[in-house]
Amino acid sequence: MSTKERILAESIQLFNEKGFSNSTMRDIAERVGISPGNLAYHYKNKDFIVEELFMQMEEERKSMLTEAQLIPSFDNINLQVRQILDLTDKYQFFYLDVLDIVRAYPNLAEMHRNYIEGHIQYIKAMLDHSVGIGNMRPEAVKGQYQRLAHTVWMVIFFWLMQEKVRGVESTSEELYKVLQVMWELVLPHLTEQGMLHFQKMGAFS
Amino acid sequence: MSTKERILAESIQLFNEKGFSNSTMRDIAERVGISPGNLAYHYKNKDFIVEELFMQMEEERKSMLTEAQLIPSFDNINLQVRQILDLTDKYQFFYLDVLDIVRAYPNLAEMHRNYIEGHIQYIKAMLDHSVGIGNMRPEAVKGQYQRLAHTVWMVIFFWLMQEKVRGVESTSEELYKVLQVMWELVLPHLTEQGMLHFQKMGAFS
DNA sequence: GTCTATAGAGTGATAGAC
DNA sequence: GTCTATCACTCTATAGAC
Repeated sequence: MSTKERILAESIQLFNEKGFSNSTMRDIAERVGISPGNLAYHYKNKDFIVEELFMQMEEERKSMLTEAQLIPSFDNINLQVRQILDLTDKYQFFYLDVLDIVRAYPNLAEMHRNYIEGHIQYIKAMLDHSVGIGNMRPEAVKGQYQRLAHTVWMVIFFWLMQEKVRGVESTSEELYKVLQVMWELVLPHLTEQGMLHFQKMGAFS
Repeated sequence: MSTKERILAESIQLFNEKGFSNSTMRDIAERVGISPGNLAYHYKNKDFIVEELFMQMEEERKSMLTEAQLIPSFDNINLQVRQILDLTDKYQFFYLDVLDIVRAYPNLAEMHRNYIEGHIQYIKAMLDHSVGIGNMRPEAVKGQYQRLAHTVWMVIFFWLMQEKVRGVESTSEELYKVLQVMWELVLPHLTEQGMLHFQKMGAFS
């Protein structure tokens, strides 16, 4: 494992534990076991580190989504959300300190926005597809499912943060809970056929 | 207006604009137009400032809730949520930098948790009351309305943050949108009688 | 690539004059 | 109450030896 890789790996851990803004270059260097001068040789700023980590996260996300992309069955939706949740768990600080990061790095902010809008549109596309194959009712009010997609995204995106804020331990039961919350947002809009498919899935087992 | 009051008022503005952690005692002093030494005379730390601001927000919240508390008609619910949203607007930094604050001040974190759980239970009580008077259906799954209350709280609590993260301007239309999103979470669970009441209200006018 | 050493900027905190 | 002055600390960034 190269020094650069070690720096990235330890930075993730440190940021997740202490928070992004609370972590200094000194902290990182100490954690990796190298001198601050050496760290600066590899990454001049935290800017460069966080930028590279963001790219890395994006790559992982892309590779997981393309795998399962085109078959939005209920099982598949569950799988994909779990994968997203795994990502939020690995790169916690991007979700917890999102505002700090966006405020400090405008260029990262732009990319991050695309990332987010991509997520929302992806959820919207799954809802539309569910309508198309008769699992969901057509929306009753214009824009309703766009807002529903937005809400679903919010719940997933801010789940980790609300746990921290409320002082709840991040257990596997809590992971189960966000899936349940998410499904309960969608369930009221399913058709009978959709409900049958959903029940067949065995839900959150 | 006493110096102490001016410090508190300007601190709110500064924290809202620059973020809580990005604001130093020097910044506050400059903004108020006094020397750092003088500021320290009134408030030794940011700790004392933020603590006093939290109390102040709590007072405002209590006084607004007791007014409308006991008649959870749909109109009234709308009114109360608007009031809460006004509060999130005035004390933005408490909602935007919540994690920073909670991480830095454990004793504030404890109070904040009570504040949050109070909110969620309040929403839950309104849902239960709606079931009681026949406006909402009884929950289909155990714990469903507790989770619904939780989701409603999340949407309101994190609405400001998701706007900032997505780079959306906080316009009055956006305020309208969170109300609509909130109602659309509840609408699918209304009885016919509940729907009639809801429609009579004229929704988000 | 890796280290030590240090310059330079910012911050918190406090002493002491008015 | 309010100010100026200053100390002590921490952080970033960089120069230069190995």
